[in-house]
Amino acid sequence: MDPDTRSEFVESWGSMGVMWGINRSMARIHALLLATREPLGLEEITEELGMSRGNASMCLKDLRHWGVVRRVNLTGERRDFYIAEDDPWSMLFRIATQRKKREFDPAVTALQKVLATTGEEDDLVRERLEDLEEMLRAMDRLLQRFLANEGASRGMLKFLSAQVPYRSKKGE
Amino acid sequence: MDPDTRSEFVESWGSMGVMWGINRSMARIHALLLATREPLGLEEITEELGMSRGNASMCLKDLRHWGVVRRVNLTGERRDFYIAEDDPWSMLFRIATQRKKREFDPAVTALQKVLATTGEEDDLVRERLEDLEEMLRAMDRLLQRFLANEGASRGMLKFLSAQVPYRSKKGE
DNA sequence: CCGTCTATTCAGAAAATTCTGAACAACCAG
DNA sequence: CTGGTTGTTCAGAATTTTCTGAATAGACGG
Repeated sequence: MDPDTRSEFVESWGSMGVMWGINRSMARIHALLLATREPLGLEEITEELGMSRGNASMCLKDLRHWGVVRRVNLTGERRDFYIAEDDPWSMLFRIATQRKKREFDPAVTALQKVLATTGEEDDLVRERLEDLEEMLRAMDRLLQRFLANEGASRGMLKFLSAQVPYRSKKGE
Repeated sequence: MDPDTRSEFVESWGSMGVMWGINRSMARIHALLLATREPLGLEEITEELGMSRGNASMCLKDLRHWGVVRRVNLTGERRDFYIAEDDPWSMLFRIATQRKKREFDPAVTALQKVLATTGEEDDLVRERLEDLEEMLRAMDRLLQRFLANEGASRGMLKFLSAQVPYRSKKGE
């Protein structure tokens, strides 16, 4: 892959990272590893992306924690090297699972707690909050099912995507 | 609803807002409107939440743009008043639709562009990127279907949530 | 033990995001 | 037109997030 194309990919993946709740530096490192066959050391990464050793080190720690990057030892090399996990599906599941636990579940719990301590005096407001809770509960169940069985979910997604030829993304 | 409970809800909804890509002030205003039967004016909102008129005005503008808050005119009142849309499902669809368009679609396009300009020289990397693109395309189709027919999707979510009694959120 | 090489940490710097409040605009009544 | 009321905007302040680089720690060979 030529350097310009690679760096274009690195930057666009960096922007998308935000959508996954991953910051720009982390996503750029991830992209670089995805686009590189050989394991890379800290040195190569900082040089290629123009970031500090400290930042790269912390990002790699987080990326490993998310389970999307792996540290490998090269024989004859004292340094650590890193490669991207190459199954994007498993990456998606890991990230979705962790974000659900960290962000979604606590919010549902908070809403349920509020409902538990809310009286019956205001029907309109109570109904609104109950509808909200019902929706979050539905999403929760969907996520649970989806995340509980990676193989099945993967198949379902592939099936859906295969059904109709891919068209431009105007379907809103 | 008593003031403490309400403010607890306002704050927890504020935290959750981040997950939807909505900032804290916006989510707090939204929560306050959700938890209030009567339409509120700018004045009441700024006073209750302790924020500036300017910020509240901008947040309300954005909330209306997201389609989750509506401006109403009260007879005999010169000021503008605001109420929350009370269908959370439609709120979910509006937000999901807009975020897909704003964040997801451009990233997919960028990846496709990179693939289009990438040669065949590196099989491993090319295959990684193709897998990634396949996954994003699958998600794209799923989102298109889900967002294309609000009624059907709503029914599906409700069905899933009704199937099994709700248990604690430990299913990871 | 020392010197070298590398990874990690974290206080403070830099950057990005969010918020404020004063200025302005729009409207209305008198 | 004037004075009063309310909504909006936006430059800069405040806050939050991210990044840097120097300090530190660990590991290894000699």
